[in-house]
Amino acid sequence: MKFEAVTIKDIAKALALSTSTVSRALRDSYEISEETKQLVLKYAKELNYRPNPSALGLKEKRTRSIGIVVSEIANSFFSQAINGIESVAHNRGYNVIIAQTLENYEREVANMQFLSSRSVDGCLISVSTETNDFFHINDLYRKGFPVVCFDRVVDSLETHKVSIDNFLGAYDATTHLIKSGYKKIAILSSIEYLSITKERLNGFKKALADHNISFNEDYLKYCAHGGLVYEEVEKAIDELLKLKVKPDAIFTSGDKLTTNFMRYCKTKKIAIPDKIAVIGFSNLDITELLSPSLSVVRQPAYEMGKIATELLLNMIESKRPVTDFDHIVLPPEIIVRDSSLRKK
Amino acid sequence: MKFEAVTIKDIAKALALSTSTVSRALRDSYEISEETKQLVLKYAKELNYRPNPSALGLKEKRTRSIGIVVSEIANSFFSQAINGIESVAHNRGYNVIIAQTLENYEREVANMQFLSSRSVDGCLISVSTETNDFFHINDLYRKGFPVVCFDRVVDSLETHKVSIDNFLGAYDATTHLIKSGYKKIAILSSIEYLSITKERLNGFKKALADHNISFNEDYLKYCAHGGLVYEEVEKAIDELLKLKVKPDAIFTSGDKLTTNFMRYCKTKKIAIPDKIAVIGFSNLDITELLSPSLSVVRQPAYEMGKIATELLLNMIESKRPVTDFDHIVLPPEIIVRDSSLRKK
DNA sequence: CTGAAAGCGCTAACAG
DNA sequence: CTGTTAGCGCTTTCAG
Repeated sequence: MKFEAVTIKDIAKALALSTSTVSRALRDSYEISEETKQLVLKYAKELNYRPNPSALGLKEKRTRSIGIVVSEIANSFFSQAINGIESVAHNRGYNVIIAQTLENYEREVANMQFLSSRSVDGCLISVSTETNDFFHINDLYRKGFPVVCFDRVVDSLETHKVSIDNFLGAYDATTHLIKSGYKKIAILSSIEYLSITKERLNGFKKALADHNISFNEDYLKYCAHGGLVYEEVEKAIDELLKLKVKPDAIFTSGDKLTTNFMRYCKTKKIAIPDKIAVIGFSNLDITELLSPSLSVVRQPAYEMGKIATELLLNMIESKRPVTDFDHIVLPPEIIVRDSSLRKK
Repeated sequence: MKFEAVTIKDIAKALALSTSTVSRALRDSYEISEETKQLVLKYAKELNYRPNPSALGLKEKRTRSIGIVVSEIANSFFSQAINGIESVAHNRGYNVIIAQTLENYEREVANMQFLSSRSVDGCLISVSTETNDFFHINDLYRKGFPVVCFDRVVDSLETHKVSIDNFLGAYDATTHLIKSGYKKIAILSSIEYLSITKERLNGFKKALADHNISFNEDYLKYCAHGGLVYEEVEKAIDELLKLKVKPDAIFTSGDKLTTNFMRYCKTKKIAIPDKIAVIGFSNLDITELLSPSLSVVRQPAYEMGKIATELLLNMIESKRPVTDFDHIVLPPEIIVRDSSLRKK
């Protein structure tokens, strides 16, 4: 099928003007008479003229679009963040292209390659769990391709970053469990080398230490795919519950880890919080409707998306190379519900 | 910031060839010697050359990207559908641009305008609840812009459509409630003129009729924003529960209607299914974890996305105008859980 | 105030 | 087998 849209040429021909005059009239240039301007503007509006983005992109060496690389949009945290990103981007005249990695390293590299090769003017990224080599990002970035990290931040990258205080979120969540009377607290983590995994683990450990509870290595479980795959969560919890001294509470340090933990308990009929209490990271907006209602650490996802986009667009539109980088750290929110009730 | 990517010209200069030779070598043209081809290919790979999409788009009058217009990606049905769409699109070398309407008519029109003005080669759309004038779609479509409808299908549009059997889904869900012993069954609907609203309402009515239950107009409530706004659901249920003869069960005919109904009952401490039983449309993958576990009508979202994309790409790539249109209707899946348990 | 012409990166006649 | 050239739609000097 072919779809012929209106071009400047069409307008020029119809109005017996040159294309350059039309172009100038459309961008309200001072060199064009008011009369001609009105004529062109009116006609363009009638035909519903829109400049061809490909032509503009070719000419201006920019596409006025930005890319987002996330693990999966079906994750509530990311879909909320994307809403924030879109709101800012559209306000500033940018289009948004979303790419998913599904936690797969090769897909992430391919997506970045594709996006950077002039499809977009810059990129927001939350790296996949599989990613522990950041060459594909660093390399592009060094060559001048603007990148802003959010959520899962890459330490080795010198650019703007937006994240939450993962240490604090984990610290507060763990402290809450301790204050509710739990002492044998396990932690279910995403993959080991991810920055947020480490930060959350450190917050967890610090909370234990501050309350004179020693950290038990057996109570720490990693999931390579960040809980995206149910089986990895199942295996981890199975192991925890086979221990001689079983944990009486757990802190799940990621969205999918949390929901899959809930699924596990439902399937195996494990009572929460009687058998095991839980608080975990989650941005689902129906956690209060779960059985039992779920205590969560919630991230300001929409806000993060907005801020990250502001930073990215500023970088893209900056005349000179940016050398001063922000690392914005937002506070998480702890919402206590039934799943981490005071121990009887 | 500027990001200079490799062009054909760079390769040509470095290898002392003409740009056309390089171009041909890259596309493996038969007119180029094996030797030159290898040389070019090797060098291009080294520099990680990628053709400039803007230039290609300008030249070929196609962008190799497609648009998706949905109400919101944070809706599990849509994020699953988008996954299906992306899987097919990427396989066939297309990029995907997502636009959200947030159930707003103006945003839908603006999005379609933007996408059609040469940003994308075609578009998948599930119309917003506010949309009851389809001129913006019909007009573009008549001008040769390929559009495929999915989920919320536009009857007046002569093109490919992919939906589920909404009548059947509602019929089966309602029948299930009846067979569980409920007789005073209400229905919570999205906005009135939406095709899926009508189909689901018809299925609902037919199920009642087939079991000799008369349809009670008081038991039918519409929500203008499809349940996106909690307050509209709250108002509707408030009214239902103020009736002299209160319903003992309800069929919620949309994703957000279902979850917001659950939220209502949780907030007002209304026991499900004792006080009121419920089955509703939902594609959330944690409905089994809700309290009580939720009976749902589930749509094959991923599948729908895939099929719709196949149809769209076929249309885009078709040499001659497409005149024969498919309306693919997929079966919904009914999953019975505790929220619609047999009445005691 | 307006027009002609060049060029962004790429492909495809058309020439050699 | 390879190079030259024109043109996709647009902006922007440079000339009038």
